[in-house]
Order: sequence, then structure tokens, then C-alpha cells
Amino acid sequence: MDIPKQYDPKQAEQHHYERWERNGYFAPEINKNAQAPVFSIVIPPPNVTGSLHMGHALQHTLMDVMTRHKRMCGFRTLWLPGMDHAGISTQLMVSRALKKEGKSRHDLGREKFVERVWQWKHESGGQITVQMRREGASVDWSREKFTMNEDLSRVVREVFVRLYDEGMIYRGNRIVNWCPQDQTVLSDLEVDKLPQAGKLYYLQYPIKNSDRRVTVATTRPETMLGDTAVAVNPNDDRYRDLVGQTVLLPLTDREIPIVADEYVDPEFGTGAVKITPAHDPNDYEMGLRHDLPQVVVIDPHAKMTADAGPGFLGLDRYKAREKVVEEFEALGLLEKVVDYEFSISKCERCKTVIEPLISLQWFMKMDQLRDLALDLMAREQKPRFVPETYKKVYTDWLENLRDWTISRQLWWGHQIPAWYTPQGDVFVARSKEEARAKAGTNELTQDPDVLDTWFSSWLWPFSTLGWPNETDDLKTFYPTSVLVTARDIIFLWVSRMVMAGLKFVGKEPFADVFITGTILDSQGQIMSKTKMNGVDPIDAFDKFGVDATRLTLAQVGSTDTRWNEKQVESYRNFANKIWNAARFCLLNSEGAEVKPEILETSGALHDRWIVSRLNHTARDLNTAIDNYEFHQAVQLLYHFFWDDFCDWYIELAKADVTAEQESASRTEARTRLLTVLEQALRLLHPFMPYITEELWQRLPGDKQLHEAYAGAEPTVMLTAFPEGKADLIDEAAEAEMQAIIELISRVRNIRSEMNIKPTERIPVIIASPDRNHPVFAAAREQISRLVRASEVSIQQHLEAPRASARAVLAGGTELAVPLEGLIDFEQERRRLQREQEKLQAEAAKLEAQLGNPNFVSRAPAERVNEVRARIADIAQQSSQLQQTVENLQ
RNA sequence: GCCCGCUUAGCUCAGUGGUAGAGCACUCGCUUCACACGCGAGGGGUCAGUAGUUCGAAUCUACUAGCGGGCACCA
Repeated sequence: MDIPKQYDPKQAEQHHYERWERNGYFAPEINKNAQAPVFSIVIPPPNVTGSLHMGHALQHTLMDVMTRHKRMCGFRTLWLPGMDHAGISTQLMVSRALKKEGKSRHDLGREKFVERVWQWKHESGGQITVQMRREGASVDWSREKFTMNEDLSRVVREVFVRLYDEGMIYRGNRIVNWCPQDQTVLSDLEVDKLPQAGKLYYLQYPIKNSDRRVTVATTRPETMLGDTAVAVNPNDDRYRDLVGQTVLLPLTDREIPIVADEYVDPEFGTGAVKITPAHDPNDYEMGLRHDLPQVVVIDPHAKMTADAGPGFLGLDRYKAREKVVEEFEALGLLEKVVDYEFSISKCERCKTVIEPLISLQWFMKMDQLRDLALDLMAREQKPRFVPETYKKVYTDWLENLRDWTISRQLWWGHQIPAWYTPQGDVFVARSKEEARAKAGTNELTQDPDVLDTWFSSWLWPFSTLGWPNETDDLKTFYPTSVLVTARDIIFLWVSRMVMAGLKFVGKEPFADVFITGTILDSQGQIMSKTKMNGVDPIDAFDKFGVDATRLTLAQVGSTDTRWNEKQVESYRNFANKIWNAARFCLLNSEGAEVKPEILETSGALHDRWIVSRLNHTARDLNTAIDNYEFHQAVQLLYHFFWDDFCDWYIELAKADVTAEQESASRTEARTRLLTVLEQALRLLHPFMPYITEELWQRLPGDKQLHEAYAGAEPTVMLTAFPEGKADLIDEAAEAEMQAIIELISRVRNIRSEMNIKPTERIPVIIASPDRNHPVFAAAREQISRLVRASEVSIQQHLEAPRASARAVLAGGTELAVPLEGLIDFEQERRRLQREQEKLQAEAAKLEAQLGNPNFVSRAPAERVNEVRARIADIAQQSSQLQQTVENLQ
């Protein structure tokens, strides 16, 4: 058998995925057990424009670990993949491509443009689906969905019509966030509020029939052209007499009132506020309260309108600002300008400064939906957030929820299913035909706007399963088991899915929500395109392998973590360790094969021990994965495989396994070794799918699949995940092995401290009066081998030459290594005294504890007894050690 | 302004009431017949600070400091 010394991840990553996918292993139909429990996840659909980043890789790893684990546990599993049409991003991307050809989308017209987007999607969209295959994501591609496909679009229209008919969707003129660059409205959640160093301008407005002026402070002087009032606080004595008076608005011929409103903070600025209802959300509200006119002075391109006055018409908003300030200065009405830091709203996508504008848009009332979600949390504590802290984030946001602006002035997206007659009457319907029937005319024009991208995403958990039809998939897989996502879309997506699920299916869309942490760069900064500090997961795959990267990501869990390449490297080394352990097993496998039954039969101590450790690990691993304790899960695997299996079991079994002569015992040793390895590969598989499959395929024997997958072509993917059988956990064997491990470690420690050459063999004398005596006796050959002893003598009472290095172990076992001529008595005495001091220090602590009457009376008796037992053990070791030191004199 | 999270070994992070852990880095020794991406042996932390609860606190409570994030913003 020819097996390279180094594991080559790329080689293993090349062919297994294609086979898994082709054989239908990812589809729930592979499970032939009609009674199988169900596990389902819908993927957070990545943008069709997107390519894989660390956040995806993290989420996908966790989802894949859970899916593969549950699949191996015999669940009917579905991990449903898909993509989001990503309205603005996609439209921008295609528009940019057109621009290179010197064209705009308007040159093409709507229909041609949308065709062009589809063409782009077919040719170069969905890069991420290729990358997900590289990740090893075991998603069911046969059920892949895209939010703009006809089936999902139909769901969008269905939901829109139902909500409209219930009066929850309405169209109205309101102040909204407008992006002058993208020429569309945005929801509050698509707007970033960023701190900005700016100026605060103090403008003086003359009062009619008076010499007085009132000074207002503003960060946006250009909006004064649209002022329709000045407001002061009703309790502000400075301005009490001005309320009801009239201001002569400079640069215009308009006269505007001074009104009183509690909203005004007397402490800020001058205590008098200019009111521009058409261009500021707060002023808009105040305008409604005081029935003020709305004068629109800024248009959708952020240029000044005719109402701004002839001198301003067509000016950009910032040019207009300069000009207003200049003119105020010329008029002697500019009181002062001070530096001022405030926050500014920018478009999440293009970073253009948002212009608040009054605009005719579609909105959704959220009250009823919000109450559904809040009631579910109050009543049933669902969904369960992990970590729990996000529950508060979720409910706090819901409690302050406002209407959702759902229309967008884009071409790429779900066109709003509303049609208008020439008279302007609106008919909302599932199709043009239905609208015609409702309207009684064919002369209909569809609303040109499309819906917010999240309007399709919020339906994702059930639209992908066939709703509104009562499909088998919907019945089987809804509600899904868990949603895995990052915290930044708890509002945008998670909460809305809960509301939609409750409203339309009558059940929550998922039981649990697992919120992942964020992978930061090595400096602790968030990775972003603009900062150019992102680490490409594909680069990590290429450099260290997919499996090593997955382990690194899996152990991140839900706290933010800096990307640490050293960590990936150490898991690359772990993969190599697995490879070489398997290599050893395979190189010594002649005459043997995997045989699970052998683990049920009792063998030597180290055999019973590894079976116990295996089951122990399996039990803890199952618990860890079920509780989303992925870090714990990775640690369990790492230490079981490296420490228990490689460092101890292989070494203890080595003599038997590598025996030159064929024998029944050699075959048995080899069979046990191969079988334990096979079980270990199963445990590792959800985390490290490629290396485990690669090695598993090479193991000899008729390897069994989980009974639910009987008849499938063999793959480790479909074997039964070790459950951790209680009757195979052998605490006595673990304790006995622990004694042997400690013994060997102490001898090695002596060798190291005494500078004994590794090649030099030494005699070892063990005195073990207690029950460990037969344990050591039975393991004599193994001990001898692992400490490189010339002979191991096991006695009742220690009889060793004076010139020996010694140690006293827990339980009173004594150890001597005769070192005639090599030992420095003074040095040895000091070494033993250091040991003695350590024991004394520990004893002193424990004695103090026992000396506290409150501890004895209030601590659990079990705990008190533990302390007493430990003290007794220390006392024994200590006195033996003392004797040893005295004998050296 | 309000809310949340974090602060543990040089670095990156686990650990949620009972004697401080891992990986990497570091020191010493090893071409020991699976693996130098390795083997063996070590050193290293008053768990951010203060006060409290408790027989007992890295772990629970309060406050403080620093860092990070979210929400709301006063023009």
C-alpha cells in the first residue's frame, strides 16, 4: 500500500463532493426510514451578486456540521440552499456593466434591462454556489431556490394581496429616506447613520412689524428656503411673546408663523428651530401637528426646485447651501458659524447622503405582525435565541417597530402587483388577469415600483417549501429546526420571518436562532470590502485545506474572534496527524478489517480504555453539538484523537500490531485498531468531511451504514454517528489507565531531568502495594517500551539502590530509577524537596479549608469528604517522599 | 442618552460556584521503524479594578475603568 507521508487536502477535495451530490446523499429522500425524526435548515440566501466571505464560511460550516451530524444520527435532514436577487446590488452591478458600453438602463428600457439582468445571472451570478461545493456544504441542490423565480414570486404576490385586502398594506405620501444616487426610497434599516464633522449655522430671521430677529441654528441652511414655521418651546420665557407672531423668511417673499411645540429643546442652539416639513422627518411630524404647508425645495436628484426661488433653481444641495450662507452674510443675518459634529444618514449601498423627501410609496403596517411575534415570545419563549442575550435585542426592536416602507424605485425585483385605471383607481391582484376582472377594464397600468428585497426574504422559510400549497415538504420540514445567521440581520430578516411565519403559516419558522460571532481581521477590525482587509476563505482552503479551515471556524462559536492563521495551521497539522495515524493503521492492516462488534468484547486494559474514551467522547460530543457548543465539540475531537488515540492507544497497541509473526492476537489488535479508527472518523466527519471520507474509503472491511441508509453506496456520510453507549464507558478502566499514564510520565520526567539520552535504556522499579499492582504487572511490557526501560521490576515494597532517582505517585505508588554514577545526590534531594513543598502548599490550603467550621457544617458532605481524602493522600505521599529524602542522606 | 457584549499565560481564545485550560509562541532533549505539519519533558497567569453575596468567586450581584457593538438622536 502506498500512502504519502503528508496529507494533501486538495486531492481529497477534488472528487468526493461530486460523488456525494450525484448519489443524492444530501437529499432527505436518501433516508428510507419513514418514521425518521426530521431536521431542517433553510440557508440565509446569499446575494446572487455575492462571493463567499468569512461570514458565509462560518455560518455554512456550522450549518453543515449540524446537518451532517443529524444525518448520521438517522434524521431525515434537509438543508435547503438558495439565493437572493438582491435588488439594489444587482441592479447597480448590471448598470455599471452597461455604463462601460456607454449605455444606461434607460437606453435599454425596463424590459430589456431586466432581460439583461437575467442574462447576467445565468452567466456569472451565483459564484457562491460553486464555492459552497468547495466548502463541502451538504445542501440539497435539487431544492435550490432563487427569490425571483416564478414559484417564489407567486408567493410574494399572494402575500401582498392578502395583506392589502386586510388593510395592512397601503399607499401614501410620507417623508421617506431617499437616495439621490440610486433614485429610490430606502427603509430605515438600509440607512447607515455615521458621525460627521460639520458646521452649525446660526441664521437670523426678522420678525414682521418689529425690529427683533429670531435666531435659529441649523446644519442644513439650504433647507431654510422650504421653511414654513419657526418653533419654540411653549415654556421658554425668552420667546413666549413671539409665539403667534410672523417671521419674514429671508431670501423669499414668504411669511411664516412662530409656533410653540414641546418637541423643541430650549437648551439646544438658540431654543428656536426652523421647521422644514418637506425635508426633515421631525419637522414633517411637527408640520402635521401644526397643519403647516410642505414646501418642496429639493428634488429627487438633490437639486433645488423652482419653489426654492429663481436664484436657486437647479443648484445642487451643497451649492445651494453655500449660496444661502453667502446671502445671509451679505444681508447681515448670519450670526455665526460653529464647528459641530452630528450624524448623517447615508445609503448603505452607495454611501450617498440620504435626502429626506415626501414621496408616494407603499407601506406595511406592522402592529398586528409585531404583536404576533411578541406574544409568541411572551407565551412560549420562541424562538429560542442562542446566545440568549439576543432575545432582548429582538424584543426591544419589535416593541419600537414602525411601518415598513416596502416599495423601491428599481426595475430589478418583484413588481408591485397593483394596477391603475386611467382614472387612477387602484386594483391589487395576483395577476394582470385578476386585476382586469376586478377593474372591469383592460386599460390598466401596473405600478412601476418593485418591492423591497426583504419582502421576498421574509417569506423564505415557507415560500421555499411550497406554501401556499400544503406540500409534503411544507408539512415535513416546517417549522425548521434552527436558523444560523449573523447578528446584523436580526431586525432586517430574523424578526420579519417570525412575523411572516406566524401570520401566514400559523407557526413560527424555526425553533432556535443561533447567532454567530464575527470574524475580525488580525487587528480586531471588521473585515470589509472598502477597508480591503478581508481574508478570503478560498485562500485559507488553498493554503491549509477545507477541513482545517472548517475546524477553525467551527470553534469560533458566537463571540467575535480575530482571524488567526496560526490556528488554521494547527488544525492543518491536526489533519496531517489524522492522516498519519490512519497511515500507520493501514500499513499494519494485513489480515484485519473494520469489525464494529469487536468493540463490544472486552480486551486488554488499553482496549477497554480506548473504547471507554471513544464512547465518553461520543456522548459529550453529541451533547455539545446539540447545545451549539461547537468550541467544546472541536476540543473533544482534537484531544480524543491526538492525545487518547495517537499518543496513548496507538503506542500501547504498537507492539501487538506490528508483530512480525502473524497470530490471532496480532489480527485482533489490528482489528481493534482499525475499528476504533473507523469510529473516530465518523466522529470527525461532520467537521472534517473530506479527510474522513478519503480515509474511510481506504479502510478494509464491510463497513456498515446507518440502517436508514441501507443499500446506499458506501460513504462515511451515511454511517451511524457513535452515540456514546453508557455501558461501554468504563470508569475503572479509565482510572487504571490514568495510573499507568502517570507512571510513564513520571519516569519520562526523571529521564528528562537527569539528562538521560533517549537511546539509553534504564531499569525501573515500581513498588505498588495497592490495587494497582496487578494493573502495572499486566502492563509491564507496554510500560517498559514507552519509558525505554532495560527492565521493569514490580515489587510490594520498594527496594532500590541508594543511587536512584525517585518519585511518589498518587495512591502511594513509589518509583525508583537506579542511576549509579549518574545521580547527583544533592540535586536529587532538592528536586524531591520541591515536590514536597508543592504537596505541602496544597495540603496547607486544604487544611485551612477544613479548619473553617462553616465549611464543614455548610458545604456538601461529599465535598468535605473529597477534601479529607485528598489530604490523606497527600499525607501519605508526603511521608513517603520524606522517607525517600532521608534515605538519600 | 439608553441597551448589550468583552477584559483569563507573550498572542488568539476556552472555561459560569469547589485546587486555573488549549493552540501558537518560548526553554531543554530527540533523524525512537505513522507523522519534524512530528516525539518526549518543562517554564509562564494575584482570571481589568473595587465592594458585596457565599463555607468557598475567574464564575453570582453592584459600581468603576478600558475596548467593541447596537438603538435613539437636539435643529
